[in-house]
Parts: sequence; structure tokens; C-alpha cells
Amino acid sequence: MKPLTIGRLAKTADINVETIRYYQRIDLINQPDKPFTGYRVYPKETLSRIHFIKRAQSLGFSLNEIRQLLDMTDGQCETAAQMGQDKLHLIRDKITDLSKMAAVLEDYTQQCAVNADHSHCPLIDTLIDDLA
Amino acid sequence: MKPLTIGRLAKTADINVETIRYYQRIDLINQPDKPFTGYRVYPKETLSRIHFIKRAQSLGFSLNEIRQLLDMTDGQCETAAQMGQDKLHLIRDKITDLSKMAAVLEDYTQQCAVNADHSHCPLIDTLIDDLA
DNA sequence: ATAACCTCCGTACTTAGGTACGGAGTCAAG
DNA sequence: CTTGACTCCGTACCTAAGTACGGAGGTTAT
Repeated sequence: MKPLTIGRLAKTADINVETIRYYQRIDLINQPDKPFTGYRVYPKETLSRIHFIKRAQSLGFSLNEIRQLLDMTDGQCETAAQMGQDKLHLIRDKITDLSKMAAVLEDYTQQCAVNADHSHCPLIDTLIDDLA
Repeated sequence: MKPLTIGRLAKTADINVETIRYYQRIDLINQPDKPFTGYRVYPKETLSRIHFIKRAQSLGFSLNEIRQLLDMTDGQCETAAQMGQDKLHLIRDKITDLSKMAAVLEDYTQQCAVNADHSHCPLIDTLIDDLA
């Protein structure tokens, strides 16, 4: 197997080389030691880590929050439980909000379909108030 | 009732005056005409609009996406339906991902509680793989 | 063994979403 | 009728999350 250099890592993770370097700079992933000669080689765990980062990011977590989530999984099982709970609440809240949002949008698109009368979109204010 | 000047609007919406001005610059809300003398006065709809923006933002929508959502409610009922559907899918996907995330986190915190053995957090890799 | 490609590293630039500043005008309470 | 607070506007600055660049050196396919 070819050594997992930064370029291959980037390609595999479908992410920019510069982004990896950026993640290293901000200590999200750690940079393997540079061998006496040649290029740095990354362990496959780094790939998993990047996957996790990307997924968490797509869920609206900031890199700082993600760092916390990762630190949480990296050790210190004890102190972490509360943080897990906190994040969990955060996530549940997001889900609740998104569900409302989805309901409103569904309603909207449905009304749009039913109401061939396009002169007034009936949800202008409804959209806003229903979210409250 | 005192006229809704930018400062009062900001205070009511719990948002910075500068942010309102920023939203105006990027055409997210529109700036009322300046009277010959005196300050601009905002209609109460602007407040609803800001509420919507903030809420949508907290759901992970960018200001650009929010502009689209708002344009959608502001007129052009017809062309908008598809966009509503698209957003809906996007939201549903987010919900799905968040649910998985929540499940994993729940599992994690539970294991943490059960496993008084804090020397190894059992979910380091699980967390990552379970998300796939 | 040499061209084509990759890595390394520092530095600089970019976009999104704001915040801060400063001077000039406006308003309102004492 | 003045003093303190607010508005207006332009411009500049800030953080997060990258992206781009460029030269010097390492590596690999032909």
C-alpha cells in the first residue's frame, strides 16, 4: 500500500490539501512527525477523523465544537458525559426547530400546488408566525 | 406608540443596530425611506422578518438561503414551490443526520454512566463508524 | 536521470457574517 | 434651549473557515 501522504489523504477524504494543513494549524488533527527524509505519512485514523469532522460540520457544529466532541472521544471519558448531554440537548432542539420548519415548508408547497391562484402567496405571514 | 426607529427595532429584536444596517446593505430587509426630516421608521413586519432570519439562521441556513426563502414568501408563488421542496429535502436530511448523531451521543453518555471504568472510552471509533 | 508531480512551509488572500468608529445631524427631557 | 441620547453614513476592522501562492526540496514514472 502506498504511504498515505497528505495529497492522498486529501484525495481520499475529498478535501483540499490546504484544508488538512489548516486543520493541523488549529490542532484539529495532528501532524505526523516528519521523517528524516521524505514526506509525512498519515495514519488511517486521520481519515476517520476527517470524516467525522465533515459530518459534524454539516450538522452545524463549528470546528471548535467539533474539537470538543473529538476531545471527548479521545479520552477523559468522565468529564465528558455532561458535555455529551449538552450537545444532545442542542441537537434535539435543532431537530425540533427543523421539524417545525419542515412542516411549514411542506404546508407551503402543498398550498402552492392547490392554489393555482398565484396572485397571493397565502403563507407570507403564516410562515413567520407558525414558527413561534 | 413611539416610532420604531432602528434603535428600538434592534432592541426589540435583540440584535445589534449594526446588524440591521448590515442586513439592509445586503438587501435582506429593506430600508424605509428617510423622511425629509428625522429618522427612518420601520414597519412592524421588519421585526417579523428579523425573527424569521434569526430562526432560520439557527437552523443552519445561510443568509443567502434565507434571502431565497424570504423571496419565496414575498411573491412569485409559482416558481417557488420547487425551491420549497428542495429546502424541505435538505431539512429532512439534516434531521436524519442529527437524529443519528443524537442516538450516538445518547449511547455514548449512557455507556459513560454505566462504565465506571474510565480508562478507555469505548466509543472512539464507534462514534465515527456509526455515523456512516 | 530527468521531467512531471508532490510535499513543505510561510504568508497572504477570500467569503460570510457581523462589529466598531467617528463626525455630523436630530430628538426629547429637564 | 441645552445636554445627553439616538440616528445616519461611510469606512474599517474582526472571526471562522478555508483557499491560493511560490520557492525549495523530495519522489516517481518513463
